[in-house]
Amino acid sequence: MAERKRPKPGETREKLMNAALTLVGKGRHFASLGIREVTRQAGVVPTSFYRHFRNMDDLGLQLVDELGLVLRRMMREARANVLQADKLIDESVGIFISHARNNRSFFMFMAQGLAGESRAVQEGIRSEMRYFASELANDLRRLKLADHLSDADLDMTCDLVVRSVAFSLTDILVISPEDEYQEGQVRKRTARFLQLIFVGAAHWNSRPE
Amino acid sequence: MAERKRPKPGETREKLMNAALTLVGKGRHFASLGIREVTRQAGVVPTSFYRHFRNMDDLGLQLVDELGLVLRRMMREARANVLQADKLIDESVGIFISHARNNRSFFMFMAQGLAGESRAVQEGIRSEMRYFASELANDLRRLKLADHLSDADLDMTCDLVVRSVAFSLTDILVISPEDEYQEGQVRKRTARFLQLIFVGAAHWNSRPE
DNA sequence: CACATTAGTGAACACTTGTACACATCAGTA
DNA sequence: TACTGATGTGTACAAGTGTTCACTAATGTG
Repeated sequence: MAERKRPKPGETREKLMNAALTLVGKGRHFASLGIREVTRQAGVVPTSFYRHFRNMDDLGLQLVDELGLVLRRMMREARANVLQADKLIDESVGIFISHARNNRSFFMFMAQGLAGESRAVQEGIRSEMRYFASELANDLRRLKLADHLSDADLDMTCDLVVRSVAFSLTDILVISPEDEYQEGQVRKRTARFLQLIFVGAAHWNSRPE
Repeated sequence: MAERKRPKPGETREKLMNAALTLVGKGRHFASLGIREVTRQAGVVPTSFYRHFRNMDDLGLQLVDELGLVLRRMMREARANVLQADKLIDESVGIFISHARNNRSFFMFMAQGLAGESRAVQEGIRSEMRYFASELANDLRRLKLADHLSDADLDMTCDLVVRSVAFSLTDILVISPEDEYQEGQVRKRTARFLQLIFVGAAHWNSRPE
């Protein structure tokens, strides 16, 4: 009687992960979420939590995995849409920001996790960033856009690029999602950061200290 | 009888702030700390908390203020010790990293707060960073090290520098404090990031697209 | 000295929390 | 068809939570 008709498998699991994301999206910090709170938000009884996760850290880890998918999707879109090399930066930043807007909670979770409580989540996110940076380096190599740089220097450059963009998250996520003016400002500033870095990269070997 | 001899004023306040920092230093996230937990760590009865702080956010805000002092002290030391322009980056990064080592909990709090739960703390830390960046810009102007850059471009450059260094916090704070090798790696990488940025700044106007 | 203020204490409150247990339902398989 | 494992539910409990209250001792000021 109190039993509703059986949901498809994994549905509750997803509900729980979405619930955690929703709470994060509302401004809560992941580290301060409790099991009961999440299950409440998911509309599920507390005990169900343990059917899918050991504890909150475990849930966090699985969120990192999903975050990886989101990032890969973004990368794919960027590769498909960034055609002319001269618009590379602006387009990429645009795609990043629109993804951050459309997956606000996910990116909030990412920003939080970088200095979060769970070492494992922290490492997971850092690892995603490393992967992202190495893919970026590959793309630039393929496009012959950085032929004068050694592999190590190109890696470093891409690392710095990814970090700068990631830091912009803290800019985007504090402004309200509707504030298009501020969003434009962040977009412009981020793009200029990247331009500055690439100018540096372009002259790197000619003045390597 | 249960009353110990009266401590000097503000002592408990300090004990509470230190207790929070200690817990953060042990790996806890500030957002997950509770009033009782902090008072317990401070060796003080829970009610005492309210004599000094409204709630945990309030304590966080006051920690930001202290963080500001730490940063200013660091800045002063950097200004006093960085003599030759050619060693500017390496020396500054060194000073930063040694401060991060000696005030680990403080800098952990800073890294956490950037994407923390309290909007006010977040804004406080961002404001400290802006101040830091503007002071850096002033120093560079004074040293005539960036004469070819417009004020806005110099500000942007310093902003990027400060962000990059701040991001390095997440590198330093995950490695154990005794691991000197890894610390050296972070130091080297951070320094190269800054070099790359300054090379970019040096060639900025000559290729501003 | 008298007195208001400040900064500490302990007891009590109504909730919330994580977790354990026993039980119910469904899906797939032998 | 009967069994089994996975996934859901409800109840229960001990421990921990934020906050209020009334009380006490030391401090600074008139």
